Amino acid sequence: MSSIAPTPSIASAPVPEDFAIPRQSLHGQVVTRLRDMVTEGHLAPGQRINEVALGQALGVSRTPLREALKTLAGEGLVELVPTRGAVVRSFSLKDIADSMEVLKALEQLAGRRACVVASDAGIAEVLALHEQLRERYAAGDRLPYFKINQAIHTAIVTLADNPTLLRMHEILQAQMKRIRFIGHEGTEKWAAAMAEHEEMAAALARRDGEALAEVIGRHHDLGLVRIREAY
Amino acid sequence: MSSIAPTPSIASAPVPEDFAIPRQSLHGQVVTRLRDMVTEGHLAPGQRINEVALGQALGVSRTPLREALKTLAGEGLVELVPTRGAVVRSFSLKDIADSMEVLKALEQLAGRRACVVASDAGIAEVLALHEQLRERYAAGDRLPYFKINQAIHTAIVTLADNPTLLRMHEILQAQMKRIRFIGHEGTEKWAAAMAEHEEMAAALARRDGEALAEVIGRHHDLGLVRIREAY
DNA sequence: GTTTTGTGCACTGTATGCAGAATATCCGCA
DNA sequence: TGCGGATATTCTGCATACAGTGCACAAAAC
Repeated sequence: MSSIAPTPSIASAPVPEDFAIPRQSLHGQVVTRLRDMVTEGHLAPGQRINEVALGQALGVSRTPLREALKTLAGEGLVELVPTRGAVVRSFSLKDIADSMEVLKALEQLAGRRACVVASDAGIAEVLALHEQLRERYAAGDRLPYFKINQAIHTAIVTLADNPTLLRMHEILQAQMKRIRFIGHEGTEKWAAAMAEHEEMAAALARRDGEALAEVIGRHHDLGLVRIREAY
Repeated sequence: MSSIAPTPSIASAPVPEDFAIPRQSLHGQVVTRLRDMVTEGHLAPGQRINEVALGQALGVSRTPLREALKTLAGEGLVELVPTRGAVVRSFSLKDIADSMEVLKALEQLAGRRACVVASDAGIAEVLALHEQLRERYAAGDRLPYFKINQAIHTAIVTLADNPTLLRMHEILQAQMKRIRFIGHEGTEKWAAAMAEHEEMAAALARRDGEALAEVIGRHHDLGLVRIREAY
């Protein structure tokens, strides 16, 4: 939502890079760390979170940890049970389907908007990412493919130049990330997914919003099917 | 997301009403209270929040207050500036347009889904609300109209039976509520808005998802125009 | 043997204390 | 009178302390 403080360059000459030393609050660091721990499965769904223990593990007192848990609860990664603390959220199949449906709608909106408002340079960046994706696919590197895949989807949403949309997309993608980590292995549907990405890249390149939205929709529908199988 | 604990009736005879005394955590109470204070304008946009002062005003120590602020930041109602605390978020016209665009997409999705999955009883409830809306409109009661209006939109999203969708809608609606509180007064467009609600009710009654989505889209577009004028 | 009641422990929720950063104040000086 | 810098104050961020709740285990009663 809010970018880093604008840092009005003291010297008149514009600063080439952002040299601000990243003084992120402890709270913020804990949030990102915990989010990773959840999405990467280091915290099992349904597991109760012991604040003292986890705090010690992170080398942090309970206060910033608790604040971080409130943030994660807002993102739907943990649930807050009164007088019983935080529990890692476990997603039912319906939860997943529901989130996917929203994710799909948001990305379709993003795709349409991106085709209208994106700069040529911005589109070029996404196409460059797509090129990397193709290479990873050819090489059969699943994990890098997975990461670039996510990056492309995020990049498209970023092109839409709508911070609210981006934020909601981030939240949902974080929820789904945990699931896809399970569901993305060994399936012949990989080829189909890659083909859809080709279509997406082509549609974006010619700024065909409707076509892009259509492919994105199909892509997510397939993704859901794949998850259903893995469940 | 999670409902109240089911309270398995201790006595074998089913308890007629829910007698559970509402022991919401202080944190939760502060969240709702603060949210109201923001949306009702008791906290001005851009205003820095003094934790001790606000804590005293609410009769609460800093700890639960700070936790509540983290939650509200996640909902985009306040912004957290490192080492400077929380400031009430101020929305630019673009922010509003962006959020409205997402809100529109979400409600259109909800409308389509509602026409498929909603029960007849659920639809009847929305139509009953619509009846109240019509009465308030006829009587010229703007504030009640405004509240029922919001309730109807929420109800339609609820019909879609998608908690994720509902949650995101809630967040965006809370953001917009603050704005509409300003923008909803004295305009001849009221009649047009009411007419659109008539269309919405009709489309929902006959479960015509596409028509419903179309009207909802128009409705929000008009809403944005109205806000633009008031700005 | 089963159910109930009591007690202890573990953990969350809230308040308070302390250190460091940011801002405001004041004084000297041009 | 205006400006710059040192100092004082205020406020956030984090840690810790305390109180209350829920749960588990055990003992007792039926």
